[in-house]
Amino acid sequence: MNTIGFDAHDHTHCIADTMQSAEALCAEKGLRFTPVRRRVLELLLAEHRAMGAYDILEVLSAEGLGSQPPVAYRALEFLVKNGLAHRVEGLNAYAACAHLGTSHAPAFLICRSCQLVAEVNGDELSAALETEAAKSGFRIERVAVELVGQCPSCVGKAA
Amino acid sequence: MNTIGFDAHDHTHCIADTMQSAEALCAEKGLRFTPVRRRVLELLLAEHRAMGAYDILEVLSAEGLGSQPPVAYRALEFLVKNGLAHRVEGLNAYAACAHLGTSHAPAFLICRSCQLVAEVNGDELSAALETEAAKSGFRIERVAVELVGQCPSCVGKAA
DNA sequence: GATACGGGTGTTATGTTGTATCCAACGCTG
DNA sequence: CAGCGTTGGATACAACATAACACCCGTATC
Repeated sequence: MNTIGFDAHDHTHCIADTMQSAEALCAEKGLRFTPVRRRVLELLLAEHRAMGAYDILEVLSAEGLGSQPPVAYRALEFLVKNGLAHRVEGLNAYAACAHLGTSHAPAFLICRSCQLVAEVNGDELSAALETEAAKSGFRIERVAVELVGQCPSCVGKAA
Repeated sequence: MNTIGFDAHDHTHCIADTMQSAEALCAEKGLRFTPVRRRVLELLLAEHRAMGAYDILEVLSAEGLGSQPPVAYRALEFLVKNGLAHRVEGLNAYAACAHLGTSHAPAFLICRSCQLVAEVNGDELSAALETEAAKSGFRIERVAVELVGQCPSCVGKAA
């Protein structure tokens, strides 16, 4: 497991780079990276945390990009389906993908204090699970690993 | 990982035994195993699948045990808090615990065809995650591992 | 250029899941 | 039996999600 996400980093680049990758990825797959979809991904990238559909909708609405729930949900569905974002089950919320393009089984470290969400590589983990599950005849299609706790910075601050 | 839950078994005993263990466990801890709580656990045990709070409420209501959401949620909260049941995040639903009494980090195999939920032991897995997370300074408090796919029986039936 | 098709979006309405709050009933303990 | 803590009942509401249908716009086709 390869933990990134809790370190300081150049966030402006982080957003710009990912947006560019997303752009390329959509072009390559013939997907339509429309304004709403683009904006939603930007929003998710801007925070390194999970946002609820209605948080996103609020921003979209303020920017005149749509005011009803389906607008947000459709954009999120598109992003998730195409690997640009993930749904965090435990929060009923969504986070931008941190490993664009690479096929991956993400695992999430979720800070309950600051809501920061770090995506770590869960490939090995998933492979192990896959092997085990296969023994019982279960066919895995989707893996969700979500760890709730406190991030390094919040461990320091609070008791 | 120790996979149980997809095998045929004597379901009547399975329910009775677990109820008895639950009874003992509550007595030991000085918890009040009230009619509503008892009935909800029975319901969860009767199915080896996850039930939504409102599914449960429907039954409770029909049986005169309460008709409003808080009734179901309070009982579920009690069961979850005391390790008698688990919440399945990916389904917004609840399942009876299959390893009563043992401290454990459960992992769930969820069949998307028949909604069967098998609880497997995820202790090793969680220990590994714990170790890894500790390296990055993240302090894990709760682990959710949920695998969606098809159970052996449904793999056979459907394409 | 007219026409049909398909994906994306706007909008209304509704469904599902989960909480806050306040008060009544119960059971224990002093 | 008075006081207190836990449980349960009821109302109201908040948060999350989808169904269904109309419309627009670009592309393909004739």
